[in-house]
Amino acid sequence: MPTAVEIEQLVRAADLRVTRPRVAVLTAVHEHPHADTETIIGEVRTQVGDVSHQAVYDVLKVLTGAGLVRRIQPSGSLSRYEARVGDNHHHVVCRSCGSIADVDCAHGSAPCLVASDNHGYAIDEAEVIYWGTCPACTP
Amino acid sequence: MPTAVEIEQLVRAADLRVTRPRVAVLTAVHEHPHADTETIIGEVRTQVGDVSHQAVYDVLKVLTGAGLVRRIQPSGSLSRYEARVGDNHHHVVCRSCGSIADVDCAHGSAPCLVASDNHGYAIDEAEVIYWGTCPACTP
DNA sequence: GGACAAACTTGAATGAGTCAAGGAAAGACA
DNA sequence: TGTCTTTCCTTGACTCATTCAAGTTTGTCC
Repeated sequence: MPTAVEIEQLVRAADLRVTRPRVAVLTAVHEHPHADTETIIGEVRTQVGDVSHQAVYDVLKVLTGAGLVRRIQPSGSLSRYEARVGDNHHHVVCRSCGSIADVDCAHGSAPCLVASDNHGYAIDEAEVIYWGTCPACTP
Repeated sequence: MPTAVEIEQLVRAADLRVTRPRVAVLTAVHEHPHADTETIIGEVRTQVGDVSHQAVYDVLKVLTGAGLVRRIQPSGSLSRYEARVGDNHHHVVCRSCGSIADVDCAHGSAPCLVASDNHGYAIDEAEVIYWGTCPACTP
């Protein structure tokens, strides 16, 4: 878990101005992987007081664009964010409660991009979502 | 492409009542793979006249539950539906225009379900979305 | 054909996410 | 440190895909 100073450096390294909402949002995403927007807003407000939801949406969009956070959105679920970026990992989602866990790529980094027939598409990312039932929801 | 009679048999075989909206929706999904809800509503109305959007939403939900259609929802996209079910295929999505194409599983059916560490989840499906740029959007 | 349960229509509501305009703060430079 | 410029945040209203609820119609079985 990065320290407050490290979070600040991450933001600065991405050529973004360092503001309290940005630091708070990035910290919240680090501390609550796979949290939805509402959870992040609540966490940010706990840390720095009143922050408009608009600001959080905007910050999340900026951080996503800068590659500091990653947005994931399984079908039927709200947008969720995680700070683990740059590696090649996927997710397993519980059909029952919606909980999400990280899964390292089963095939290493390269084969994941191999499609049998790409139809002329230039593929740059393979996103894998495993659907199943989490231990807590298994009878 | 199934005939009208075959569509009707599909619905009946799923223990569902055969109604005009259901036949029309299932036909539309067969004829327009990866269409969004609005497109399907338009197509259904072309075929059978006025049908409430509510009915289409309901029918799509029922057909999805019965396994006759599959709902796909790439991040940042509206819900889309396809009638190709039961096989193990994935999708490639254009980041630019949102177009979708089918991709057969590169690893056959079984390996797709293998995660390196399933965290105790009972995995029953692996959904893969390849992100890239379609030929029409490539400069 | 009649009865019952399942489907459909109508109309309104929900709520995540977005748009727009003005005020506030961060960073740069002297 | 003080000022300036640019970027960011706040406020408030709005969009629109999807869902909810109540009442009516239709399909299926006997």
